[in-house]
Amino acid sequence: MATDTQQEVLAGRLRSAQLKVTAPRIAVLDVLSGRGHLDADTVFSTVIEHLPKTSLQAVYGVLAALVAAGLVRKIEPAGSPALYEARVGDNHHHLVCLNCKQVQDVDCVIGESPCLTPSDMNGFAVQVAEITFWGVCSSCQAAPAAT
Amino acid sequence: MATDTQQEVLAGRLRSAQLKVTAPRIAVLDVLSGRGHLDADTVFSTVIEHLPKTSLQAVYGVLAALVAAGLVRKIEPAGSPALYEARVGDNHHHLVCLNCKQVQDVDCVIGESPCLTPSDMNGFAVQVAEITFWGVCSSCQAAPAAT
DNA sequence: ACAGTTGTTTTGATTCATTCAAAACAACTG
DNA sequence: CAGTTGTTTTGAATGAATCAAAACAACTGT
Repeated sequence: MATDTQQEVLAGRLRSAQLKVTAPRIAVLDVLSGRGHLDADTVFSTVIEHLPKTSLQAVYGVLAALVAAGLVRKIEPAGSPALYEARVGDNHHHLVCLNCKQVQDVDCVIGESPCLTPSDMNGFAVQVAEITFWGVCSSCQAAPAAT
Repeated sequence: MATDTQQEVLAGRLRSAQLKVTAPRIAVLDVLSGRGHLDADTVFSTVIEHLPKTSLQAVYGVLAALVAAGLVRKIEPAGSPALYEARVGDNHHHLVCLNCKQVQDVDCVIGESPCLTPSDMNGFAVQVAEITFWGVCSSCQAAPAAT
């Protein structure tokens, strides 16, 4: 939960993005600023703890607005629901655990814009290179097997 | 549609993978060997042209078996249903059109195993690096806008 | 060639994440 | 403070994929 000051910071971010400042938007931004990579449902359950009247559809709407405004990034790892994160603007990549689906951030790997120049791109105007590393996280290496 | 000789080749591939040779499996392998990146539903509609009794669930089952056997690769670009391709074993990457969702293959970009070493991987045992390039394909650059 | 076993396919229903649409409502403008 | 625009609620619907049980077919050894 954010203090009033923190909420005003978040409100400011919304205003700079030309978005109306509403309680659900502050709440969603707040939740995402804290933790790492959350799906819509997790965001929803966290939001309703403090804002019980919020609907799941509102959360979807807010997330879509925040993503469109560039305040939130949406990633969709194969086999998981879409995940949202507040870290934006640095085009970092992701490490996904094949076992527990946990997601970790990784910074850009090779130089600044790695792998941004495929050898033959057939006239494609490439805009983003998205890199997902699949592996087994340290907890899952330690534990026998997961659910 | 494959000739009898081609079907025998596909059957051999199934046998080498310890999979029973069945008509739906041959048909699915055949469809995927021809075209590029197809979703389950497209595979299904193509298969039933020659094998009308095949069910969609059978196609899902066959695709899962082929993927598990390593004969087919499954990719799940954000915003599209899962796509399947017969090109396996070379860990190539994909170029996805933001507009028409068309997918093209791209060969590995930097050396043989590009981007396989994130700077800080926090104990993660990385197994695959999956790279997806997002951009606009040449047809969509030419045309005004798509559906 | 044939019966048995194992694994596949069919049939039918269900789940999950997400989206759509209309009405009620709230934030910002002047 | 009233008006306009955009947001949220409410309720329903969609698409992709999965589950489960029964019917069936492919390979094994004889």
